[in-house]
Amino acid sequence: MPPEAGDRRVRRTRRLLRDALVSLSLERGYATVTVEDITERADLGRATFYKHYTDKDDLLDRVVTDLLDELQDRLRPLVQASEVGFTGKPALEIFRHADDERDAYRMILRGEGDGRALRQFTRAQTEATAEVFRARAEHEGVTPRISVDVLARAWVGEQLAVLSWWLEEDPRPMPPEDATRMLLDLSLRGRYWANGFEGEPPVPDPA
Amino acid sequence: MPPEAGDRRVRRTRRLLRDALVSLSLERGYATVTVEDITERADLGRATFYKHYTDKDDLLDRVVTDLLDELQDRLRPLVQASEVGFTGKPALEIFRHADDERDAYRMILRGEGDGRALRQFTRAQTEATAEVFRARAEHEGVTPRISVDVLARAWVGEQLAVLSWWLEEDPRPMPPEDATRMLLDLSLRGRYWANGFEGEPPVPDPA
DNA sequence: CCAATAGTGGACAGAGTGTCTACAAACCTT
DNA sequence: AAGGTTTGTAGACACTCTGTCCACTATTGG
Repeated sequence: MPPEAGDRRVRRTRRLLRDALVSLSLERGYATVTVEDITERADLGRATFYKHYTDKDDLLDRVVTDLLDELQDRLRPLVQASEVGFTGKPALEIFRHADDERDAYRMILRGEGDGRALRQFTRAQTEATAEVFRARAEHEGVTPRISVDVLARAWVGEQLAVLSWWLEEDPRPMPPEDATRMLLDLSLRGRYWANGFEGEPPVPDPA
Repeated sequence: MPPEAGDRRVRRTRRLLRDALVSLSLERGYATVTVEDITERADLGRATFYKHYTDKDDLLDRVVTDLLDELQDRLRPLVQASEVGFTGKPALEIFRHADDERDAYRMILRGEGDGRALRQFTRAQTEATAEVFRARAEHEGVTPRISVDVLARAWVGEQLAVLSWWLEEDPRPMPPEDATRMLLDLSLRGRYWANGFEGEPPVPDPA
């Protein structure tokens, strides 16, 4: 019987435990953080932890799930519109969300928790992206030259690589708008252009 | 005083411990694997483990370091040549290496070990890639439109996303040559083209 | 062959886990 | 503002895993 979330104490306790896990994971690495470390930083009794979560992994899972829910809420209205063109609005919203929840994103993107959190995040974004690609292809009557699932994976991989660079750099190298613009130009037009070359890229045959 | 590697027993023991860690991590996740699990699967005494490695993390680190050394040896001759054009030969060699060391790559790319292994791998590849990009730009007299470090990060992120898809898919969806060709076309020409659109991509202003 | 080195099983203290209990404190309702 | 309900707390418990040490055996390379 996990405590009710309406209670002020419950909200406070969960927030404290969440923040303690995130900050400690960034400082020392998730694996070396003990439940007692978490409750000590949160200034709570160790027994309290177990009233809310079964273990450390459970807490991490809920941090990620909550973050993903929040992100989906912010993305929902934009995704509808972007099925028409390559607006970049969803990408920008991810950068803004990451800016608001910097430490949680850093913890996840670093792969803390044996990559479970990162896989959960990547899977959700990849599935949503593939859906957008599919809808756009049908709407515009074009046929993707590469499997939409692979396209989505590659795009999410590229996006998260740049996002993680942007979050770990200190100080923040540029506002989210600029980071997104850079990423989109690179991604849409390709590496050949971004490296400074012009004209048609070569057709590599690496065999 | 770690044992000498020339001894046949030492080689055998290390190989067994390495394989046990990799297979167990894939089955149950790195965090839940104990040193005793490892030695049991390797059919060795637990004390033997500590004669070779200080702890589980140490073993993981050495697995990654050895793999990276092996990869660098295979990449060295190709990288010189590819400073001239976008040949894709280094990318292909990575896919071939991953094909040979499938399980180790899967363990690393999943982020086992709180992402330490993956970060180590990513950092090495990103630095090497940035160097190639820089050399190519100078050799060809072009100026990259985007910071070479960001370019390298994005490219490695894209590459590892596709590689991880290719390794986790069962059965293997295509030979390494085809996977590399697909990845290179996508990466060099960009997402707009890969999604089936033609002509100039839009210039997104996501502000 | 044999000196040196690697592997073994068992014992050890210490740290962390997850559970439980009985009690104190804070909450929401009315 | 009182009161029944829920949450937070400290401490104790058995358990697992860690990392170290020892004396002993087995294998190796020279």
